[in-house]
Amino acid sequence: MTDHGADTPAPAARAARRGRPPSTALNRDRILDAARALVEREGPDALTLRRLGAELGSNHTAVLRHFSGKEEILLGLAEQLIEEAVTGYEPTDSWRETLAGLARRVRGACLTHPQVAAVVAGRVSRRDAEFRGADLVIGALRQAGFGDREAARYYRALADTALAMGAQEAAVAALDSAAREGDRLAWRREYLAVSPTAYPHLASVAPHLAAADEDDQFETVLGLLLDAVELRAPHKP
Amino acid sequence: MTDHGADTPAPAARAARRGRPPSTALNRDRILDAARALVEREGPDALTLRRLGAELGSNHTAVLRHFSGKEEILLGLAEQLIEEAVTGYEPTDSWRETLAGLARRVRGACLTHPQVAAVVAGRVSRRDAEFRGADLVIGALRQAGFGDREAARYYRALADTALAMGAQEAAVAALDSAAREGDRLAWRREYLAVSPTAYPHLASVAPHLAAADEDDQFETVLGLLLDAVELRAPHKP
DNA sequence: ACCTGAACACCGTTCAAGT
DNA sequence: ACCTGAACACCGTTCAAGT
Repeated sequence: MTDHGADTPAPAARAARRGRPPSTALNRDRILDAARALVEREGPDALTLRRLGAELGSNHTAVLRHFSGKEEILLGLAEQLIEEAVTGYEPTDSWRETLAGLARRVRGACLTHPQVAAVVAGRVSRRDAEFRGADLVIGALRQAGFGDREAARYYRALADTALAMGAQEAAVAALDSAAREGDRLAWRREYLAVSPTAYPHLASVAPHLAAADEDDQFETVLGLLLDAVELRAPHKP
Repeated sequence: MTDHGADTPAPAARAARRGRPPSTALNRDRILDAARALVEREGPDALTLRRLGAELGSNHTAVLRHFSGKEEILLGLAEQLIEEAVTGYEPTDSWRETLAGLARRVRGACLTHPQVAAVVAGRVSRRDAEFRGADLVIGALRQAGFGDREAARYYRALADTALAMGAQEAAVAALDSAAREGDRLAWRREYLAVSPTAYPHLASVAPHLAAADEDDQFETVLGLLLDAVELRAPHKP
């Protein structure tokens, strides 16, 4: 990202020296910001190289000078998302609170930028912010008294689950609200109409399923996982 | 799916009466079988209407007489997958065993048809097999002594987690083995090379992360969730 | 050194026309 | 009743040519 070698200044640096802002100079950050704006404004399907080029006022192939392809742009967006969840987060005295807080921040970032989360689902960036998040979680698990093997095991269990759930929830949140409401209505209708003779158990709890609330749903899974981890932890939370 | 009304026989029925197999007659099942074969043979990206048409020996738009669009075909594939996991599964005396067995079958179906699972990730079919699976899980939770509200809550926690994990694992398994191996190597290399001063906790457990095994990973999450459910259950498993 | 424009090989969906 | 073929409005990526 940084250019070294003082004898070959980047064009942006040259432009700045001439006093003109490099408004037309493309770079990875400008491209990622434009991609994020595009996805948030018009939804996941709007992220095409052609529309991204238009957003940037450039030819649609110019972007490929800075990213090897569309996949690499998506990885950049994934890293931005984790960055937002992790930046400035400080562990607390209670390892359980540290883990719960981080999980809620990951989910929060997914829900704040559902379009981005939906488009990025399942991609691991293997970059800075991801490492910081991993270090926080593993630190909390060691605080709970787990050895390295168990800390690694439970880190993956917690991280994979949180990301998988965040991505899934974001996919729903990314639908426009009319489509989401239509989907929810169809789901309720079909589950409430299920045959009580064919599916007796399902039919009798269906009203509770229909009343389900997503925050409650997330807290339930998080609570279950942390209860089980606590049950196995050498130290109190 | 079945045609009633004896005075308006379907073309397939007419062809059969004439003694010729309806080899050219399209219907939903033939289309879904072809779609599944195509995805398993050539991967998720190969599922396009044009290639599906070629697979069926028809025009690529003929499929749209039977499905309203590509999305509806994906829903059909999702239902087939759950069908395979659920068909013939019988609950046991131990509710915990019932839940664990079903979760393992869902995962097994995803891993047997990773290409299909990858393409279908996150879609709920709201059809027969899904209802049967829900009924089994909720039945087991009632056997554990939970009331309707808790049974509904924990059903969603378990089902969402199992499906999200199955989908994620399938997405990895769907890569061709060269790409998968390359990805795993890159992942190991970058996690093992992480700076011990910047990420002390991560660096010291990294060897265990690199040694992680996916079966173990799945069983860890399943075990955590079931331990926590058992902790809250009125009846012994 | 960086960007453009044309070209290539594809997509999903619509719709008038055929049989 | 069902299928075809052409057309429409798009894709991502490559590459020679420009500045």
